[in-house]
Amino acid sequence: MELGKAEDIAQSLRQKIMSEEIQSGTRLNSERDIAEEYHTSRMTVRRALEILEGEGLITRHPSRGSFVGGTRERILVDKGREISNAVTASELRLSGSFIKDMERLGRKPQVQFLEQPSLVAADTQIAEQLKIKEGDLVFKRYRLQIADNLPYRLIESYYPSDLFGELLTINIGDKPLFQWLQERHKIKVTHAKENLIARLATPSERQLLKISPSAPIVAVDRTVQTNVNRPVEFAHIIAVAALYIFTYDYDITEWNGEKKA
Amino acid sequence: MELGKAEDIAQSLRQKIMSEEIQSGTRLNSERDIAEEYHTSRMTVRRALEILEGEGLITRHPSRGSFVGGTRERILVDKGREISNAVTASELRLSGSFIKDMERLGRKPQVQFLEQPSLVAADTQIAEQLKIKEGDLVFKRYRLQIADNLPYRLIESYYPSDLFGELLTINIGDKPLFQWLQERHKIKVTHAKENLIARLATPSERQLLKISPSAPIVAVDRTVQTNVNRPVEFAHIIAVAALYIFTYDYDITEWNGEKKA
DNA sequence: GAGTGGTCTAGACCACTAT
DNA sequence: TAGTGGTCTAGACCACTCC
Repeated sequence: MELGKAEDIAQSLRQKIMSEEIQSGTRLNSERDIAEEYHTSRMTVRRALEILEGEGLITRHPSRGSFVGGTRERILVDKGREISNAVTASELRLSGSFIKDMERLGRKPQVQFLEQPSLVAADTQIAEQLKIKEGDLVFKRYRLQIADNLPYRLIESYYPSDLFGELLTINIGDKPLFQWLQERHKIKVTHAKENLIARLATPSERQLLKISPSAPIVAVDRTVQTNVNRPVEFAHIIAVAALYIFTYDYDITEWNGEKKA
Repeated sequence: MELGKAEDIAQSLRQKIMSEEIQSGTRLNSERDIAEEYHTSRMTVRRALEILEGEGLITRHPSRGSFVGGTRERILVDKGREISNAVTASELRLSGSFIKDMERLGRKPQVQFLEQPSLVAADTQIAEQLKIKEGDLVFKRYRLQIADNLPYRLIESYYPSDLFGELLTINIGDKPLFQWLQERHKIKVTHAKENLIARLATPSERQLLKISPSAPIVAVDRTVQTNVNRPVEFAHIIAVAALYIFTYDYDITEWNGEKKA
């Protein structure tokens, strides 16, 4: 018992899943049954299942059971250049296209506004990112994106009010936000910068995304730049890690990491 | 008790940590003491501490205790363009510069080869990524990168043997691998593609990286392309999520996600 | 109403660290 | 040797789903 009982059970189940002895979509035996099968207590089995869930091999649902396979495929989110032959949801960089992308993937998308979009005063971080003064008004959207009744991610986004304030009163439908920006203000988005970290979710994130305490999330801070050298969006995104693959394609212009300090 | 006792305790401790009532670096009371303090069982306290650990607010050490604050700062890993005013470890895209970058950050770097570098037969995935035939020989390196005695990441990397095979017998020191490639074979690396997912670690990963079962990792698959339209590296990287921030900067050339199917 | 996962309890033994 | 976190046990109650 090198690694502990929970680990042993996880390994045993992992092998059965990998070898497709237990097929994808199948329900596992109940925690109580597995405990009996392995002559151990239920808490230990739960530990094993938590491990497999964290690895993305199984999904667990209260009152229903544990099932082999992720709830669904991870979504590809690509950045920068084209990516050819993959099912691609290029939506992370394209405000407003979550719905379209999900429909293209055959899912039932849904967007839930957790707050009424409104004008709020910029705090220190938002002011710094949007290059405005603290306290300046910004247009805020706070929403939850869902597909097939499964929460995918939380997006808290801020936009300069002089450019976007009128969105309080007009409705652009599902037209991409930045397409509207160009048509309305002749400003083009040119590039984006993202900082990405992975961690476990906080309680409020867990609650909104309906994930278990041991499920990791990916937190992305994004700023979007324009051809007039002015940021037009700062967004804080919390994505359910198990549902995403992030794809990046970037140029290498130098191999020498040295920089002037 | 809306969210459960463990959540309540985590919230209580979280607040004390955030408000600096408990200062960074301080040891928390023992799990048994906290259990008594909150009139609960030790398992519930452990659940609370697991939550805080996953969020990166505390660190736990067997036989020693739980301490406020992450082990160290997250490292910035940037991609693509320059990023100006940040402490930047641009090393992920630069084979061979982990040591230099860590030294620049004032850390004590160390690289541990888990296997002797060798020529192995390419499996299906490697062959596909490097655009060679299955069974062709590839140069394999499998190593663990450590800083200040703390494992940072595992790298399993493969290179075409016709270009890199001679590295079995010669030693290029700490010269970046791709700089050597250009000098030796006049081949320049031009861009890289990365797929990134976050999940919990598998047992073997946990063991090598010395992290707890609930600690998330970031798995990156990377292929490096060259000016002769030929991939020269395929790497599978497992990074301890708590130690990294990934930074990407990319152009937006279109806002329309539509593509020909 | 039977069965499920989510949570909690009050113990226990272990390997390891610090003194 | 006393104290720590890591692991495990054998129960328990709850809210919920499915039949």
